[in-house]
Amino acid sequence: MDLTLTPSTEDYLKAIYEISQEKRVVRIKDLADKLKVKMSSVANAVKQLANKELIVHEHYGYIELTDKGFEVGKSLYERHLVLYKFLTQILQVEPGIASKDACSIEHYLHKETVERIVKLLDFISTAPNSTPQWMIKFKKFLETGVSECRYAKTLDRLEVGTKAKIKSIRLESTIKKRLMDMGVIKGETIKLTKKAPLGDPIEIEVKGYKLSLRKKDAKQIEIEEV
Amino acid sequence: MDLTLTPSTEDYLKAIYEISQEKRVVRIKDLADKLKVKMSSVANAVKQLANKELIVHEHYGYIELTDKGFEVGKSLYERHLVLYKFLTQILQVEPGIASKDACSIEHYLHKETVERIVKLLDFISTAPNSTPQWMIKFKKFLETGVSECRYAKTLDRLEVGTKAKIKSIRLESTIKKRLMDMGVIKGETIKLTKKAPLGDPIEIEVKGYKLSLRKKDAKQIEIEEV
DNA sequence: TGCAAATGTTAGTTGTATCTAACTTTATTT
DNA sequence: AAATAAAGTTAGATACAACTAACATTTGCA
Repeated sequence: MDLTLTPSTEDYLKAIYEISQEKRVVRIKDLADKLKVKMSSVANAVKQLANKELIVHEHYGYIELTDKGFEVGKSLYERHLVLYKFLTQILQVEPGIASKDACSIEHYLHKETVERIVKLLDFISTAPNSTPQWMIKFKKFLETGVSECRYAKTLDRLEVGTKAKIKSIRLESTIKKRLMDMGVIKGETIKLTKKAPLGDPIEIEVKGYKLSLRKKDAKQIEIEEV
Repeated sequence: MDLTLTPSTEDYLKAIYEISQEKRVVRIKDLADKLKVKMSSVANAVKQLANKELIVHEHYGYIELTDKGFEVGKSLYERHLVLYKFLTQILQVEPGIASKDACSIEHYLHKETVERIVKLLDFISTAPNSTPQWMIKFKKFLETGVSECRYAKTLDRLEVGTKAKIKSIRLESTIKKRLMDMGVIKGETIKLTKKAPLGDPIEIEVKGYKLSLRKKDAKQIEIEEV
């Protein structure tokens, strides 16, 4: 019996588990409302889950979890909770967004990754003082610390004699090909060797070669100082 | 012009950006290899991106990013990097898994969530001592701290006179309905008031009512001490 | 230069998950 | 008890993103 579930069927099973914990019975309509889909879509999914023997569903009747279904549904629900807690408690994401994000990503994360998150949550809750110092600092940092969206520095603004690493190149293909043949590639380290009076052209050194560039082209090369 | 991209087309655009930074030209074959799909699938996606004017592609020719395409592609790539760094540097996930997980979840996270992650990374890199104390502790915790997968405690093992919160219920529907009508629902607080000699039956109090339960049924009710 | 290999295109198929619309069964109301 | 409303089912349509297979073009080598 193949118990593999698609993201969509996982959603249905998780929802069945949740409703079964809140209401006396689970109906197609409840699922349609909860998942914001039409009843016919639910009917389809329910058939699949029944084929996998995770639920039992009789015509025009209620939906019930089998033992296996209960177990799987519960673990799906718990995985969701872990992600939700992580997003809200650690990353300080708003509940509404956290809930949506948890829903979308829960299907895709490896078991190992979720394990790490569980451990991080554990680590924080078992810290000597309930909220660890760093988290308090992080919260403050969130309020004040503008995550500097620094200007991307471009090659034309590099100073003569200094080195930098290439971060990205945005040039018309003929020029780009020529440069790439000389070794001007993402990650490569280059040195600005000379600048003409008005900064045009400039001369750079890469892999021992020296080559000359127009300022307008140099402007299209993003760098990162080293 | 609708610039909305599906997860799949986002992948293609990101890959085009990446290849354009590594190779002199971008071809259908390169994309097929990188994304592990057939060339015909790439052809399809390329047509869509061209329709949105994010790339230019001439018959049997190379693929080139437009200005807009470069910008979007680059930001997709950077988002991926942020997630990858987060997974490896903070959660200590293995590179291989981190890379796959980043690929899968990057399409689904809200801008705000990614922003938080950027800030957390920033916060850590700007900490006075390069690796903050708590991260060192967390790494140790990962090695030793067994994230106790404690036995789920069930109602039958609660002590007389103590209270607990209901965490989950797994019972045949007729009994479950009866209990739920009395207020035995997930999240509700209950008190164990009496236990017969061999622990069967037990009596609990919920919302003022007292009710009696078989041990075998109580065993199916998971609780959480309060 | 010419032919084979590599690369690219197109048309049509499959699988998944949604939908609409018509219909059936069950529940509720008068 | 009949009429109406609510819930559930089924068949067929649509959209997406992959696929296969047959065909077209370009490249590279003998």
